[in-house]
Amino acid sequence: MKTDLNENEDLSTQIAEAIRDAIVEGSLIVDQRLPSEAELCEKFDVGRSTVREALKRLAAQNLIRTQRGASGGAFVNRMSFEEAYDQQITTSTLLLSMNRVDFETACEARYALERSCAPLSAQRRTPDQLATMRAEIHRQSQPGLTDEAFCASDVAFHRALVDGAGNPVLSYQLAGAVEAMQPLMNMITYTQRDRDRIVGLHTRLADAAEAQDAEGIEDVLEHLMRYACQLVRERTQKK
Amino acid sequence: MKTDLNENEDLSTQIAEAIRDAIVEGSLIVDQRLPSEAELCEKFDVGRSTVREALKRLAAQNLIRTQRGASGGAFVNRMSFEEAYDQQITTSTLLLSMNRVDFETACEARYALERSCAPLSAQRRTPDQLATMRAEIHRQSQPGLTDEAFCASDVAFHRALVDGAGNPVLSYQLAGAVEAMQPLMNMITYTQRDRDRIVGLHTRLADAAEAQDAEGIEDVLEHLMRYACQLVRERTQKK
DNA sequence: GGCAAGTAAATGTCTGACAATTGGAAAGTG
DNA sequence: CACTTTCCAATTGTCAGACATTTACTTGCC
Repeated sequence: MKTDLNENEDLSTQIAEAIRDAIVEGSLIVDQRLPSEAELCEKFDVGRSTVREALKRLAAQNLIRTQRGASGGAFVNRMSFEEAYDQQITTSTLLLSMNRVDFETACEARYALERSCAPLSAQRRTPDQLATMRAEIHRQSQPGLTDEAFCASDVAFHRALVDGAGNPVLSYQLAGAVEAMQPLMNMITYTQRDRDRIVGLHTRLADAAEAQDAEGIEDVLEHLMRYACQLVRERTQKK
Repeated sequence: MKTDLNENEDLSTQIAEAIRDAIVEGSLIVDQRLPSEAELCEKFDVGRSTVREALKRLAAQNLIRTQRGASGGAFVNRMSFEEAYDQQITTSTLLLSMNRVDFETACEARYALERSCAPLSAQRRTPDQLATMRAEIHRQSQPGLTDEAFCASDVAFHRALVDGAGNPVLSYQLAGAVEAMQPLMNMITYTQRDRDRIVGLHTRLADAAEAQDAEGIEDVLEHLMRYACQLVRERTQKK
């Protein structure tokens, strides 16, 4: 680990980078204990608060975790899919909302990405995942559902489709993308007619998945994307 | 912004979460100045070091940036594609390397994702992007190239293909996925024969993109994935 | 052997101090 | 008035020391 700091960046930034590099590069391995704060102070020749700020930076990125007490300290954290997933959602959500990404661009990206799981999902989807899809369709058809609940069910439905690919890496990437677009989708107000149409498309999706028809899945996904874009275009023109 | 802290988590964690929620939820908008550290101390009724650790956590996630001096302070940061991209690469890379994700799973996910840009790239790729692809192919054919340089060129090539879709959101997601798998790909030692084969497939990819042949792109991508998996299978069996 | 108290190590938090940076106000100058 | 220089105040960056809290381990007693 590099211990010489000279640039004009913050000390805590430089220290955090040095430790992060050591983790990424592999010289600090999972569950290994970092030197104690006092030792790091000596090693980098800085005060304790500076070291602590560096460690908090790393903790915020899920790179380390800390334990108090004797034989406590900072440990290299095994990045879990759950943690990575949460991080990606926060990042992607802010990226979209802060950069005025227009709905069509986001929608296009989302469905392009989701489409990538079609062949695998058609091949591998389990009865369990099919059941989840059917259950969400049923929920979406219930009258009196709030728009928010409808969108949440929509996400759950698509997530089941994505998980059908049976590839955790793909699920992680896609679920992040789908979830991040949720705030954008939430802006839409769905009429009963819109919902009926969407439920119909979802049913066709589930049917295609059940029949292991990859092309059918891709086909319906494209319809869904076009319909969502059309809805937004209509609504924004009215205003 | 919530200012009451009672749970048994770290104070700095709770404060960071409160501020993060305010940003995500939109009650703190881009470029808005947060209260000064002293004001935050009063608001949350904690010491300055605690507030600073919370702010460092947020800075590590690119949620805020800080400026020194009069009229300085912490400001809500506009998440840039560049920052989000770097973050995703670090996260995904560690996720893969720390969880013993086997090569085939990662490879399958990567090519499934990349495939999603095929129709758009076929339609929209610019002459510029085609030129980049050809240039990288040329570089890959040069003798005496290190494995590392070969892989780097491989990434640049695929990135040009992805950017061809002309959708920044898609580029962000896909480029992150492609780059994160790079360390796994780097473990392979490529023989001259391997390289010739890959260069051949890349040439077919560029040809298909030039001819705006989406199915051709998807077809070659699948070949590439199978070839990479086969290579890894061979190499690991030998050992 | 088992339980209780004590101890040491480590992180979490607070306080006060000073350094460094920066924008703007005040003062001086032509 | 316009311009420059000087000074000041606000703010973050860093340090040192103290105490609180948590936790594993040791020690001593029964």
